[in-house]
Formats: sequence, structure tokens, C-alpha cells
Amino acid sequence: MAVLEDQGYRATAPRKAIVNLLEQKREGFTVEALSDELPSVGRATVYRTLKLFLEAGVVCKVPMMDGARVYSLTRVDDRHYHSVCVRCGGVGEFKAATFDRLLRAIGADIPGKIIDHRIALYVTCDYCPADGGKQADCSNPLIFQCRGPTNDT
Amino acid sequence: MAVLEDQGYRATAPRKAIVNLLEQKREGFTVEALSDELPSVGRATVYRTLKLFLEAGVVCKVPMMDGARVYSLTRVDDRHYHSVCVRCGGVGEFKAATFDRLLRAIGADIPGKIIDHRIALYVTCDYCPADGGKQADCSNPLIFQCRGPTNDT
DNA sequence: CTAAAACTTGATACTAACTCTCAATACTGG
DNA sequence: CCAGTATTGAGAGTTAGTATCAAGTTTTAG
Repeated sequence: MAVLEDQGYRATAPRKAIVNLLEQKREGFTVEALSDELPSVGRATVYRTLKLFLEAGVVCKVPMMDGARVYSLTRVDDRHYHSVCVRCGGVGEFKAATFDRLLRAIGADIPGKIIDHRIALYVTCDYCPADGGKQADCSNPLIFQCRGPTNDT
Repeated sequence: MAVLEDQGYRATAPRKAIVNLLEQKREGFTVEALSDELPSVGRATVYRTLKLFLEAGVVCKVPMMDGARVYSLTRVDDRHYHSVCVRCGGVGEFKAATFDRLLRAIGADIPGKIIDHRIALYVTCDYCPADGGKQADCSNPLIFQCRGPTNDT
């Protein structure tokens, strides 16, 4: 919220309501679903606000395995990658120095310069009830740290 | 085309027309755009055919930087990654053993099992006319081989 | 070769997911 | 409190894609 105010946006009631709801969500969500949970807020406003949040970095847009794209609250501020559990739907964020380094290395092999990338991993997380229980039952911490095999720091 | 017949589909005129057009495309394309270029083929058929081609592995669905998803003819048969030039729009395919290996390693750091991934790199390719000329002028080979830094084979 | 069966097509209707418009409302600084 | 700016909500409009179904093709059995 403060992030928005820093950028000159107002902290209005609808926006607060949305942030509030976002903070409780471990799964990615569609704008439509969010809107349904906030009948007091107009659909257009939810769309507008999410777009605003995306630009402000408050949320990330994450591709699902079926190609659908959902939003997810940003938990790790700087450059990170996403993992999505196909069972509980939890959207995790992780940093991976190795990935970063590898991207640079690959950049050297590719006839061109890498200026951006899109990376998402689909997983079955260890915290899911094995019986495929609901997302709410999953204690996945959602934030990981990956060292990778060649980390030498 | 043969791929389709192997799977029991018929090689009909519309399908041939579509494959034909695809082979000339270096850029990713939307179904809509393709359909415009094939006025003799119904829109629904183009959609159906592309979906069929996607399942048969004849084309890939590649995310653009703005989130739009376009199709692109498959040039490398087995597991590969995509690079998209943001200038010429050329969709390249490359294999990267390092990536594969790294994914496995990261899998060990993540509390869960990686079952799939989505990776795309956005580049400015070296073959583009520096003045940002058209895609047609770009001689990007579209297929690369990336060894990466830790390749020991 | 012929006819029935199976597959494929095209036109159109329909749906989902947004975006746009604009009058009404809420905030803010002075 | 007031004027000016930002924000909102409702609904119309757009875009991309799916569903339906009668008509046309291709294949297969005879």
C-alpha cells in the first residue's frame, strides 16, 4: 500500500480491500475470482487495481501450466522466479543465483543479447496433503532459496 | 503433415494450406493473423487445426513479452527452449543441456518435485538490421545450440 | 464403382475475459 | 469549505477463442 502512495496514488477503500484479500491468498487467482469475493467493489476497479499493482510490483502475473495467467502477491521483492504447485495451487517464489548466472552464460551462446526472460516451474510441493487435499491445508512456505549445483560463493 | 497422418488424421486441403504458410513464418503468429492470410479457410478450421498441430507437436505455443501467446513452427523436435527477438519477432529454438541439468539441481533445493516448466528468453538477436528493419530482413538462423558454462561432455 | 460411415469443414452463435466510457463520487491542498 | 484532480461503478464494447450443426469430403467395405 505504501508502495502505491510513494508513487502518488491514493490509498482508497477499494484498494485497501483488495490488498487485504490478496494477503490471505496463497494460490494464484484470477481477477474474476477476486471480484467475486469483493461484491462491494466494481469489476472494472478490480481490473484497474490489479493492473496498477502489477506495475507497482505489488503482485506478479504467473503463467499456469495450462497457459492461463493468474496474479499472485509478491513476497520476494527483487528478481525471483516462480514455482506453482499443481496440487495445492500455491505460488512460490524463489531466488536462484545459479539461474541468473546460467542465463548470462547462455546469453553468450545465443546469437543475441538476452534482455528479459520468463521462467516458471511446475511442481508438486512436499507440503501438500498426499491425498490431494485443499490448498488451505498446505503449509508450503512459499519462499525458497535455491543454491544450485555450481554455487561457489 | 506426415506426423498427422501417423496419428490417424487426414491430410486435407485446408491443413496443407496451413502447414504451407507456417513453413514460411519466422515470427510467431496469432491464429487470427493466420486466418486473415487464408481467406479460403474458415476461422474455426484454423483454430481447430492449430490446436491439432499443437497437440501433434508440429507447432509450439510461445509466450511473448507482453504476455500474448503466439504459435511458432517446431524446428527442433525434442525438448527445447524458446528465444524471441523483440526486434524482428523471430522465434528461435535452442537446446541447453545446462538448463536441463540445472533444473534438476534446483529441483533438489525446492521443497517439491519439478514436473514441468515454462522458459522463454527475450533477446535482441544479432542478425537484425540495427535500424530495427523488418523481420523479413533478419537472417537469424532460429536454431541454436547452447553449451553453457558447466558442460563437461 | 458405389454407398454407408467417419471425418472435416465453414458459417454463425456464443462465451469469457477484458477494456473503454463517462457521469457520479471521493480526496486533497489551499 | 471549495475547486481541482483522482477514482469509482455500471454498463457497453472488444477480442480471442469455443460450440453447434448442417453440408461437404474422404475412406472403407462390398
